[in-house]
Amino acid sequence: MKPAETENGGTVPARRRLAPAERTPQILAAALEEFAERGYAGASMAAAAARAGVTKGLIYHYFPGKADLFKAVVRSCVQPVFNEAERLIAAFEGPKAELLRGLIELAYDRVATERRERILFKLILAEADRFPELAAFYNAEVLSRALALVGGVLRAGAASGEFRPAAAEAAGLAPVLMAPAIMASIWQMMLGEGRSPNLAAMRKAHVDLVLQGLVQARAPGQGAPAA
Amino acid sequence: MKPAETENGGTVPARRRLAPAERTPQILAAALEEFAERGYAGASMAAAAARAGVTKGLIYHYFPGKADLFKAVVRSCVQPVFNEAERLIAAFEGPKAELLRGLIELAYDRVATERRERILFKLILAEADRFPELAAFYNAEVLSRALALVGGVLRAGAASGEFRPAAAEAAGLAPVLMAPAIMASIWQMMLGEGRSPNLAAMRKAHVDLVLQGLVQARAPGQGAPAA
Amino acid sequence: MKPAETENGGTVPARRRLAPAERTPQILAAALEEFAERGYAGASMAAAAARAGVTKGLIYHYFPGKADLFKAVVRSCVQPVFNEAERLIAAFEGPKAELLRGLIELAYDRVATERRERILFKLILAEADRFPELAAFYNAEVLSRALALVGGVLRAGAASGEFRPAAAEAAGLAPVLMAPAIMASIWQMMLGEGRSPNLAAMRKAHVDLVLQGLVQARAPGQGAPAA
Amino acid sequence: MKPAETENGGTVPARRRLAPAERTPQILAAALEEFAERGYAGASMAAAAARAGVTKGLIYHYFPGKADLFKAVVRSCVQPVFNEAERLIAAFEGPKAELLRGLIELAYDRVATERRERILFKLILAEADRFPELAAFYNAEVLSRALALVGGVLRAGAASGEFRPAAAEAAGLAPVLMAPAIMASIWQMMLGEGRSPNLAAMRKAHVDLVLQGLVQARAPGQGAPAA
DNA sequence: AATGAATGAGAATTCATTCAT
DNA sequence: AATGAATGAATTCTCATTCAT
Repeated sequence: MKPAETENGGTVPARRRLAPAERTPQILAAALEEFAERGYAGASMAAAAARAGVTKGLIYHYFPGKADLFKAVVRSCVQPVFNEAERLIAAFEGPKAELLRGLIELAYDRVATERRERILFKLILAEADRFPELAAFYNAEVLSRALALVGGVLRAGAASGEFRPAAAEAAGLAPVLMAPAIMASIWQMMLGEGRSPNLAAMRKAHVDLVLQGLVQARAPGQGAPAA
Repeated sequence: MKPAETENGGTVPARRRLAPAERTPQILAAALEEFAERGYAGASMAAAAARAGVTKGLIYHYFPGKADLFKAVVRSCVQPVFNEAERLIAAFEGPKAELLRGLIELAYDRVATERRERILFKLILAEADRFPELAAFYNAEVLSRALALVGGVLRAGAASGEFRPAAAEAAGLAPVLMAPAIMASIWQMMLGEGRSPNLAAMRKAHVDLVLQGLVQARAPGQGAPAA
Repeated sequence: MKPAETENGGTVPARRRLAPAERTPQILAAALEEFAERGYAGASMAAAAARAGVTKGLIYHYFPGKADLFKAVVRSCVQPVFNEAERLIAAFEGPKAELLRGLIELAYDRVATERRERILFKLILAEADRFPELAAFYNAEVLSRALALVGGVLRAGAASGEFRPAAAEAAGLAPVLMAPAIMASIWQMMLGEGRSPNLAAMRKAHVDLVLQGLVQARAPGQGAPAA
Repeated sequence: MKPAETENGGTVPARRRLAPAERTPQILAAALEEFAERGYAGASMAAAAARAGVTKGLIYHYFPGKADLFKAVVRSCVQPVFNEAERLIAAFEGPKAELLRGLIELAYDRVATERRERILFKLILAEADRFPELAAFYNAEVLSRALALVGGVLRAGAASGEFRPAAAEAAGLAPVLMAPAIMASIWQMMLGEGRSPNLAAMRKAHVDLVLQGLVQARAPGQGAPAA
């Protein structure tokens, strides 16, 4: 029953001793799956342990309790994602409109592919009441950073004359620009890929609207470039 | 043994026997509060009963189980909300741009005031996996109707030459237009009024962006009206 | 498996619905046994439930938790015992020396017969740190009352000239008089009947010592009455 | 991986390798604290280890298990105490009444100062059921020796004519004489210093009672010596 | 219609103990 | 000698659900 031979003759991996540096991400990944599927209250420590291929006891060896595990999961998931995004943006050079379009398209692409992030966002939203620290964390580490980035692009574009001057003033513009991509993600989660508003169509319309609405009409006919 | 005559001769108010037509909404309202505060898995039937001032047993007298109660709560809550919005829109006459602006502003106003709807949305989102019917229901009763309305306005505006022709074609435009108002609502839930992106600023920037991006530039100087 | 027929053809009592007035003492009695045998920390709610022939859940229906159950057990056990003792003493008439002897002998007799009280005392002692309220309760409801009674007898005896005047003054005399009987009880618990100091011998020596030490030597040769 | 060289070149003190002769008392002392505070069942090996500044694993290196650790603790604590007491008594010379008074006062003094012994006694009492060997140990190593000592003094006093002849016969007298001091200790534990019967008063009354009750009335008026 | 006694299947968490390192 | 990763069983407590009253 322990390292026991299974029917296929294979050997069960047999709970090996592992360095914490290996075990920790293993547990975090398993816990993410569990939380994502069942929500915080619905998730069970036993199930998370089983997913990780360890026992409940070991989870408590690594994390003081369910709440801490949850926070650790969120942190471990959000941070690298965002760091990456920030790096990409910092490296960009070229016209601001192009950058803005690039950002929007990047957001939609992530939504289309990264199931993890969608789920995480849902979790944070759903549990924000019970974990105010989580909401604060999201605000500081995700939303504020994103708004700052977009806001910076807007101001830069306004300063260079590319965007209408209003772009720089409107404090509310950055969240308005980001919102459709996030909503696209949420609808995908709620309704599934088939039933939610079409991702590609939204992306195209979004880029189109934004560039039309922001870019200074220097000369007539300067349309928005196709996506 | 409990109700009836106490020693002092007074009558204990005691949970009155009530007609189902009175009891049901009482229970549903209490259950909404409970689900909203704790989520589906976190909610307890006993707590919902206590909020309603009845006992667990009675809830099972009215609803077969927790899942059914949840569905009933959601259904009972969504319907009236949308009917109202639809009526307002149908009655509108005037330029399409004005109508569109009115719709956007209406959405933001609802967000600012209607706690119920925010909660509902969060619940459906969080539990969509476990209650696919609920998501479908939301899609049919809320999202699709909203998209159809906005889409209609867009097509009408394009047909009348008020909006750029692209407005009519882009299937993705309607959701893009609605998204910021919904996200504003979500942020409010997650972060609280103080920390989330400013509602009024978003509304103004949103209207501004949309009108700038959509309205056909017939003559120079036709800017977006202030909110 | 529910009201199921056992092999002997008998019917398992099948958990009947009982009035709280019947169930409560049932549970308290079972819990007393469990706590007595295992101590507070060692006792298990499941075991207590099993002893009572009910499920864990029901215990939580009646008591909020382990600590509350424990307190309820102690309270339910100590109160009636002491009331009884107090009544007996109040009714006594005759020479104080006789009363004192009677009290001492009563104490030893209780020790010999009342397993409950021994256990209770041990429990309170062992858990006094964790349940200060329990210690306070013991102090108020048991020790103080007992000391007051004995002290009253001593003062009365001193006033009537039966006892040496010192008897009335010494605040410490009452506890000294009571202590041997209590210790006899404790030793019985710890060591079992066979190995602990002989109860009858202690009783005799105790009475002898006390009467010799207290009674005013009116005339030479007035020895202590035999036990 | 942990001890050795840190970046600053300093050496982390790190749990030194210690000779068993040094480690053992360290662990025993820590375990005593833990058992004293939490009782046997409530005590945790991990906590005991932490108190000793070592890890669980090491405790199992020194003791086979929790029960053995407990016994070792008790033994290590009781033995020296008692040896000391025995030595003191053996060295005494003078009138038996004086010796008896000295013993009684010694007992009360210990009670006032030695927290350890009180706790130990409580532990043995509380766990006697689960560790019959412990009770046997207490009986052999503590109670019997104490009774023998006191009994010896009583017989010697009776033989010399100092005490009433009954003192030598009564097998129950020795425990009766010891009991109040022990109870004083117990009450102190249960109720705290402030609320329990006054120690000094008990001591005085105890000595007074015993000497009055035991010492042969050679001539009328021979009162008890003051404490 | 309404109560609340009773159940049973988990839930999180703790902990003595083992053992690879 | 010493650590701490890992286990597994037990423990307290919760809760949806049933049903006698």
